[in-house]
Parts: sequence; structure tokens; C-alpha cells
Amino acid sequence: MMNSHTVHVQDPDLAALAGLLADRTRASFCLALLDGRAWTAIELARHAGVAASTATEHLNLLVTGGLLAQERQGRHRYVRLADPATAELIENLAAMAPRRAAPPSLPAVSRSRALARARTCYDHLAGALGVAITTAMTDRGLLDWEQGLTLTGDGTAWLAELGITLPPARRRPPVRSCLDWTERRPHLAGTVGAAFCRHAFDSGWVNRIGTSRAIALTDAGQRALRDHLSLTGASFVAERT
Amino acid sequence: MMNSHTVHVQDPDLAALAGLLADRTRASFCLALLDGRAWTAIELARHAGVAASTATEHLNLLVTGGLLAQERQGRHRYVRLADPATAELIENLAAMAPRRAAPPSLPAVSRSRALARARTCYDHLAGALGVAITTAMTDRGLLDWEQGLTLTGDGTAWLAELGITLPPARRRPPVRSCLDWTERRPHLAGTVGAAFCRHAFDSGWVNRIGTSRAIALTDAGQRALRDHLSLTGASFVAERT
DNA sequence: ACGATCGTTCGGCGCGGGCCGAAGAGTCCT
DNA sequence: AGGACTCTTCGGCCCGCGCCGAACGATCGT
Repeated sequence: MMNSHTVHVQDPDLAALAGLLADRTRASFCLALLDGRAWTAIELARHAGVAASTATEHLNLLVTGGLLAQERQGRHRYVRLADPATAELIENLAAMAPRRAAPPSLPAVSRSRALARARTCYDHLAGALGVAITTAMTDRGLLDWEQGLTLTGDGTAWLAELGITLPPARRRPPVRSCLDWTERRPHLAGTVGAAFCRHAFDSGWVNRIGTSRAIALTDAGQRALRDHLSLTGASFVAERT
Repeated sequence: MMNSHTVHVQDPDLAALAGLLADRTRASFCLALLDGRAWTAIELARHAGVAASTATEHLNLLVTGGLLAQERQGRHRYVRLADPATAELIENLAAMAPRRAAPPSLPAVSRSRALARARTCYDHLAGALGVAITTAMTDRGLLDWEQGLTLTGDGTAWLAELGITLPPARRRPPVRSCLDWTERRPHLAGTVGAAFCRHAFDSGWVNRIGTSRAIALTDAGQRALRDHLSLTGASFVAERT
């Protein structure tokens, strides 16, 4: 039985959702959380340059609004993006948003260079590294861009060879193109992108640089990319410290 | 030569973009414009229940913000969504936004029933009609949902048989799943969805109901759906007046 | 020429929301 | 037990912004 005729059309409260992101501080929180990790309230407060009390209020709004999930451990309040759909929404918004000139301070430049090389974008790899991997996979026929982005049979076999098993396809698409705001080129996201990223961390191919969202490609990682993707290059390799 | 190392990372001004949609009136404008047509300033003002002067200010913001495109004809100011990417962004936001109870006035109920049956969603067909067509195409093997949404070889042939020629694939994906806020099921969008919708209007399969975004399936349209998709049903057929 | 309609500009009003600092509760470490 | 740290609550400030009405200019119809 259809009962759609008894359902009143309820307008989506677009303004309420957009209002959550319409504040500099809250937007800064969400962009920071795009690295996929859980941050504490004070980390976010310092990141955005506001008082702890202000951060608390903003986090309350974002959590009750459903954009953020929180988890309390001891005296810490950890928050992260609620789910991949939320991350995707923020990515899309960020990709369309106008740029805002950042103060080109010296440490900021060095940080931005590390971020441009390689970083996580929610649950997958981004930066020059993410783009290079995606391009190499396309060149080897593992990905197909003809109709949107799809994983080829060769691609499935290649993943299996690496020991990456994919969860059964549910709501979330296995492969998805993600365009973030430093690299202006698309890179691999979706469950495959997430699985590959996890595999790269587990196999020691990449490591986090300190506590930032930037990551560094290890020697093992360079070998792996050369062996499995014939991928060599310098643009995504971190400088020696 | 890579020159990415000279490019300063500029944070996307997410708050500015979200701020454009963070107002009830502006959000109401954008949702109305999701039907894909151009509206005049006063039409939007009346739709949202604000003074003309207020609408002018909001439209200025939305146009300079890049979300809307405008065209002036005589004393009229026509505005429409800037491009398909903008429409998609608003769709995604609307799909995630919390529902807001609408006052269930009697004319509103009747209007909502017509909208639920069949309407345009930006440039493609939506409502029960859009969902039924999409489902039928899937059942006949014209669409494949295994890896995201793709058009099969049979699907391409079927479109050619109808006389629908597709523009060469550029940035915009040929098929895309669109989830709007009345039907909670996905329906066909992308360039294929747009081309099919245009074909349906050109062939007299559907007509606009007055000046609303609701549409009515004609007798010719019912025959076409039966012949080409073995699709029969009542949920998407308008009542006789 | 005239009224009618559409759109814009401007001044002014009022409210909401973002910010802080101070005070306090809860947690961890030593 | 004590200090250090994280987080929350509250009061208060103030700016921004969404709203309107009035006046005006522009355009269309007759």
C-alpha cells in the first residue's frame, strides 16, 4: 500500500543546516575535522583562535545539528564528523566556496607545503600523493572515468593482490571522485579510497607528521608505489629533516 | 614545471558560501529555483512572504555570491540557479537538512499531492514519475547500480532508439542519482536525466501544470511509458480536472 | 499622457548570535 | 592532597543582519 498521499510535504530546513556552517569558527572546525580524525575541544579552539567556552557552544550546536559525533573520554571531549556523507557534503561546499587569502606567514608556508605534498582527506589520501596514485591507477587501467568513476576488473584484482578486501557495496559508492581545495584535481575516495588509505597506514607506507593532518611517505611506501604502480616522483616525497 | 610550491594555500571561505543559504528567505528562494526555471524577483518575494525590497537585497547577495545567474528583460529581473553544480549542491544540502513541519493548509495539501506525483527537479524528472521511470529503466537493464550509477550498453541503445542523442561526456557525469526531499528514493539525474526530461517535454509526454513546478503526464506520455518501458501505474498520473 | 506594475535605494528598527571572562565542576597525574 | 588541565555555565557586551515602509526610477499597457 502506498501511503504517500497521506504524507504532508515537509520542506527541508536548508537554512538551519547551512546556518551551522555559516560561521567562521564553526566552518574552521569542520574543515579541520575533514582530516578524518577526532579532535578535542581545546585543540579546535586553539586552531580557530577562540576561547574554550566559545568552542563549547559551537560544538554543542554542531553535535545537536547532527554534523558532528562526540565521544567523551575522561576529561576529554572528542569530536569527529558524523559520517562519510557529512564529510562529502563539506568537501563539496569547500570545493565551491570562494578562496580566502591566508596570511602568508613563514611557518604557515612550510605547513602548507607539507599539506600540499601528502595528507589525509577524511578517510582517504589527498594532496600530490593522492592525485599521483589516482592518476597512476587510471593509467594502468585500474580505474575508469568514462561514466563517472568506476573500478575495473583489473582494479578489483589489483586490490585483492595487495590484500585489500572490500566491504560489500551498501549505500556508499565503492569509488568516488573527491576534489579538495589545495589540489584542484580529483583523487580517489569512497570505500576503495578509504580501504587503500587504511592499508597504506597499516603497511607502514605512510606516517602522520606529528599531530597534523599532513603525512609522510616512507621508504617502504616509495618502494610499494614503484612496485605496484610503477610510480616514481619527488613532488609527494617529504624533505629529509 | 610544478609551481605548486609557490602557491599559498588559501582556505575556502566555507562560512561565506554557507551564509548565503543560512537564511530562511534565501533558502526558500533556492529551493523554489530547484525546479530549474527562471523566476522574477516578485514571484520569489511572494513565494517567501517578504517585501519586494527585501527580495532585492537577498537576490543581490545570491547573485554576487555566484549561486544565482540573472537576466534582465524589460522591467523584469529573471533569476535562476547558476549551473548544474549549484543545483546539485542545494539538492545535497536539502537531502541532509532536517524537515520542518509545513502548515497543512488545504490548498497546500492539494499542491503537495500534485508535486509528489510528478515535477521537475532542476533539469530532470522527479516525484513518483521520476522514481518510476528510474526503477523501470533499472529493471530492464538500462541502468546499473553496482558501482554507483552507470548507463549500460542497452541503455545507450535504448536512448538512441528514442532519438535522444547525448552530448559528449565532459565534466558533468552522464548519469547521476538524485535524492530529493519528497520522494525518499533516488531518481535519474545528470545529462541523461536532463536529456530525457527535455525529450519528454518536446514529445508532449508531459506538460507544466500552470506556472508551478508540478507537471502532468499526458495520454501520449502514458502510451510512451507503456511502449518503451512496459511501465503502467496510477501513482504518477494526474487526476482529471 | 496616464495608471499599473516591477524593481531599487535608503533610513531605521529590533533581534539574534558570536564573543569573552569569571567561576565552577570534573578528571588526571604525582 | 594538591595542582594542572579540560570542559561547561552564565552574564553581559555589541555588532551584524534581516526586515519593513516610503520614495523614486524604469518599463509596460492602453
